[in-house]
Amino acid sequence: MSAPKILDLGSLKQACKSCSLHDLCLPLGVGDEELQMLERIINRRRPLQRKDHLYRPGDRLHSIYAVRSGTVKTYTLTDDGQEQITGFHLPGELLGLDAISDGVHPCAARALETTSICEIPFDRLEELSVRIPGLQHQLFRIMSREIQTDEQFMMLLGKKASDARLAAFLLSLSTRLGMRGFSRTEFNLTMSRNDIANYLGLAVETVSRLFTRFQNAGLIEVHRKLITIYNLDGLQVVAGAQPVEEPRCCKGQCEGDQPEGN
Amino acid sequence: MSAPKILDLGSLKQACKSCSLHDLCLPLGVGDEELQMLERIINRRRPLQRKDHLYRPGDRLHSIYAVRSGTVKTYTLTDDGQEQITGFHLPGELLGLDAISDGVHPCAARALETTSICEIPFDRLEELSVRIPGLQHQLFRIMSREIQTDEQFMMLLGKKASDARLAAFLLSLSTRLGMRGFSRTEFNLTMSRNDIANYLGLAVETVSRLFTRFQNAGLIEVHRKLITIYNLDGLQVVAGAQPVEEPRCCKGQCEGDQPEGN
DNA sequence: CGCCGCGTTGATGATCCTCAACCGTTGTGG
DNA sequence: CCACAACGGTTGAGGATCATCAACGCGGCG
Repeated sequence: MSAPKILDLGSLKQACKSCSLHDLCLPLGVGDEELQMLERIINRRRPLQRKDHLYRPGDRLHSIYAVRSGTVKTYTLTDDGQEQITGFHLPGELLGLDAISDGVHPCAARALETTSICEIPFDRLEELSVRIPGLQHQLFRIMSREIQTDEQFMMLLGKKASDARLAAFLLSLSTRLGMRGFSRTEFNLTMSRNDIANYLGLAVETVSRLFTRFQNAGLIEVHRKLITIYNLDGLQVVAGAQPVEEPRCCKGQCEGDQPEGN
Repeated sequence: MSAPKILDLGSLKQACKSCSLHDLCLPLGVGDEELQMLERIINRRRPLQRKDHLYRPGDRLHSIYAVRSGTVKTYTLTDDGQEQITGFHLPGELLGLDAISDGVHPCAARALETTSICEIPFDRLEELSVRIPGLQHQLFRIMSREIQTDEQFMMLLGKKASDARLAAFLLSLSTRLGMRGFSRTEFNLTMSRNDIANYLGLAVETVSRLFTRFQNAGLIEVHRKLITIYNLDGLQVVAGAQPVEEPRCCKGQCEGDQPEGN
């Protein structure tokens, strides 16, 4: 790679403590001096540009990664070469945990926008977590959390209708962004409609229609990539609903029955 | 519980080494004397009867569990009280890893048949894995594996049609049973059709129809709970197929167009 | 300026869910 | 021992949701 000296080393050594993902990344539950040990094994990488790969399926696991800023999507390729997105990763979230079992990345990871990343060599992380029980515990917790959210997502795909999926997706973004200080009600969709549809197991057209339906129902407003949420509770209702149950917010309301039309 | 002395303590102390799940459970990658340390913290529980709960959502995490024999299903309750099955756990597989992050079980676990279980107190397991790096590594691997299979399952629910889901489900059972010495081609479905449908995000009727379709196509034979797989490769093809693509094995073949009828 | 990618909208159709009836098995009580 | 009910599973008919195909609008970029 032999990157030109784009980053000055001073900023590279900036402490994890001051990192915006301070409370979501690993350090939680780790003491001060231990935090320093952790910092010493963490490398800052040159920022990824949009569409750059962080790793590809089949790459050997060297490190796990934490998103500092930007967005990364992870995806697998199906038997016939189609892409299936397995997750979008926002600042403060870890990537690559699924590679530990085989020592090889089963997914690809790709930046959706300019993205900066912390790299944590896994072998050194393992050594360290033997010496710092709090760190080990934290790693268990993080992996457990991922299993848990995956299970929730299985429920989404298995039981919920299209509108509930999209609503839940927006709420998930809202919550995760809100947790680290961004606005919960106004943010950019860094991924394409195609990516959203792929992730939620829907067709692009369906996602598009749902956005307009949500907008007509007054739940949100969409301007290209910019989402403004007007009614978080309303979205919750849509997200919670089971398929074909009680009438959903935007079933009777915006199915096209409104006299005032478009 | 003060269980009556149904089990003699001798058999309780039977070593993990001789356990049928020897290579799938924790011990892999752990030395002999370390295996003994592990055995000392593991408790054998009285067998669960069908429909007994191992834990319920909201229960505090005391232990994680390994299935020794039998089957356990884990499920969550949706907002409106419906059950969503998150997994079926066969001998040699671990349960409860999703509870580590919050210290509380987000799922319920329930026996589908008479089932014997090993109980591993989690706090002691954590202590031990600080002292036995190989154990820590193994735990990371097991959790990583679960994340990985969850991701695969997301793809199943998001991208695959009903027949591919069921085929993949049967293949998963076949592989997992085969890995520990059971027949890959003939086994009992310990779960009800309802459970299968729930798990795969389908209606019971659909599952039922698919079984007969698979059977008419000569892929399998079904007699109530007993499944016999005649054509593993054929199932692979069905499982790999994307929805609405090239004609699937049992689309033209058994859609009812066969002159010879049933 | 024109092309291209992305997103939106409309029409059509297939998959799969729902509702309903039926059948075989299991278990219970007379 | 049989009758009956309860349950799980199967099969059929109809319909809703959502995918597909197609066309169009819009913004960005060469």
